[in-house]
Amino acid sequence: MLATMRYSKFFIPTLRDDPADAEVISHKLLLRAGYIRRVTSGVYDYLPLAVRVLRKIEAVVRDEMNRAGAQELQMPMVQPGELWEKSERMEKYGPELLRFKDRHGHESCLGPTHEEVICDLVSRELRSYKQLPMNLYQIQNKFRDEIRPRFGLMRGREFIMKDAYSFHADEDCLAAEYKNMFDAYCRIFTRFGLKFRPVEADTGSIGGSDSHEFHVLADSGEDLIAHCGACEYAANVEKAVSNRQTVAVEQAELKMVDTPVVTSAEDVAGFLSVDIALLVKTMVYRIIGGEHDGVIVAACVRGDDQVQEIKLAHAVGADSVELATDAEITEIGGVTGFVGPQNLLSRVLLDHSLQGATGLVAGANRKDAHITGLDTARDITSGEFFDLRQTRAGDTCAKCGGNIELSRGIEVGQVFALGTRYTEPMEVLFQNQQGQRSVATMGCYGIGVSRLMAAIVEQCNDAAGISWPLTLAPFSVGLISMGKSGAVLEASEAIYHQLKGAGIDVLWDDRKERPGVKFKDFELIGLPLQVVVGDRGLNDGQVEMGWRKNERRSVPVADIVSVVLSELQSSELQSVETGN
RNA sequence: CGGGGCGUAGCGCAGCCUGGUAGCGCAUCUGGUUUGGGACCAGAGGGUCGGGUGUUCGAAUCACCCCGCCCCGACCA
Repeated sequence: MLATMRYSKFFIPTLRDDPADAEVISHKLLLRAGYIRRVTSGVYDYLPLAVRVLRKIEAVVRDEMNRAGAQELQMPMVQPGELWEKSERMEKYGPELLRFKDRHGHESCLGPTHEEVICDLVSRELRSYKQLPMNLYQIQNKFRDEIRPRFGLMRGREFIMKDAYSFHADEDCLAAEYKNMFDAYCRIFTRFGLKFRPVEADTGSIGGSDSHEFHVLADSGEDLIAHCGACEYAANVEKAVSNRQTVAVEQAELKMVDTPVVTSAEDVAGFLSVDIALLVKTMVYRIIGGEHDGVIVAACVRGDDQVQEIKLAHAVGADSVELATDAEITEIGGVTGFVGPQNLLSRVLLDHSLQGATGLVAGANRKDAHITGLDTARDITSGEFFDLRQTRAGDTCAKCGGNIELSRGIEVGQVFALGTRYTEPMEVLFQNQQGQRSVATMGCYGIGVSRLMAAIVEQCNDAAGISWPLTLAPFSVGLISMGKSGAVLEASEAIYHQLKGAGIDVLWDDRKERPGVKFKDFELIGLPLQVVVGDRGLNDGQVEMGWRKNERRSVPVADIVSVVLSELQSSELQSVETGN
């Protein structure tokens, strides 16, 4: 029974070399240290060490969710297609939704998220406003058939998620719960000792009105977040708004100039020796989804800006946008490489930064030609202005005028105020205080538990391996028997049982390995505290204790349990105080 | 979906160009010597060379097809 906490019997398949197919640190270390193994693209086995960490992460999440008043339930992973038809997401969710038919030919899918199922459940049981609000959550495997799974646990197809769903009688109540969940998330990530940041976010395919993402700051993050150096403003670049300084140029005559072969904004600016910010970059897109599905539109930003496609999609009421083909560009009167906003046969959307701008350079919609002296107010009569550009470092904050900086982040949580996006089609109705039928409002709140494990490794590692925060380490203490004399093994076993008896998670390395091997392995798998039992000290009744990669000190055998306990406790206290 | 790379023992790799007995390091097993920071000696086991078809007397090696994996991109007109 206890044999399982002996290293010699515990399943920890460590690797000396980094597996060749791992790129990011968390992926390499989780593989090397024996936490995960790949089953197929984006799908992993969680080995015993990983399960211990996941259980600890989940325990903190549960603790805070329960404390915030949510109740745990468990929904199925296999969901009936008809629920997705009802919410109108069967088509909308796209190929990420893995669909299949059961033996009776019923359309089914693997749950990528559970709005449909929870709404179906609640709609059957909800009758009165007196039952509201309620917040239900689960911790469960999700499946999303990602275009390109990568970076190990960071973007898997199957992953572990905590997802919570709240239902309310009115908007104010939803707003209060949104805040409640927001605060709970801050407490959760603080307890993990993470450098994180909540940011305003786009609502994406989930939909709804208001949303924040929680990002763990890490260079390997897939998301770009913009934040103000002076105030609290922070947002995903998919949504971030900011101001930019524009160059003032006098009004000029419209002129066509030859620009043979030069097409990119950089090249044109160089060729004509003008500031790249005076270029108008005109991108042609095809609308995907929504009322205007398939329609071609042009989007203009300044030459040194980029079109933020999610903003563009919102501006035209689309699900997404895709770059148009050359043929489609020709269709609207454009010439690939020389597209400009004038005389196009499509809608022309311009970024706010172009409003009232003069002296601009744009494509002439003729091969090898651009126009100069463009004045958006004067020359583009049918232009519509939107926020279309992607925020850049050095922009000024729209709220306070401070300096905007960009950072990379790993999205580990997101909260949404959904309103009635799902409750309306799914008919989540109740009788209100006035006796009338009313549609419930809804919020949903997710945490990527398995991604969180990887994100923590991204922040907590060094050349030797993983250095777990004490609260999440698979074992708090690594007990190393040094040398194989009977006395060492006996003393180790006794200490092992005493530590266990004191409620401490301890892994006893009873292997017949040389000391270096044991130290390296413990540093790789990331156990925070080491206790070393060796002949050298044992003769004087001493063992050693020290934090990972730090100096060890001698402790009398008789005191080791109490010293370890106080050491662990003071470390926990410290981490609460410093939030680290 | 497009581009690039890769697939040979559990892990990391060589061999392929120029066809001819499948190799190295680590790991594993046995024995011995070691034992305070990834030991040493001796021996051993482990391979459908991703799969299929073809060319050839003969294919890990050449050709074609398929599969899988990784990276980049999905973008600046």
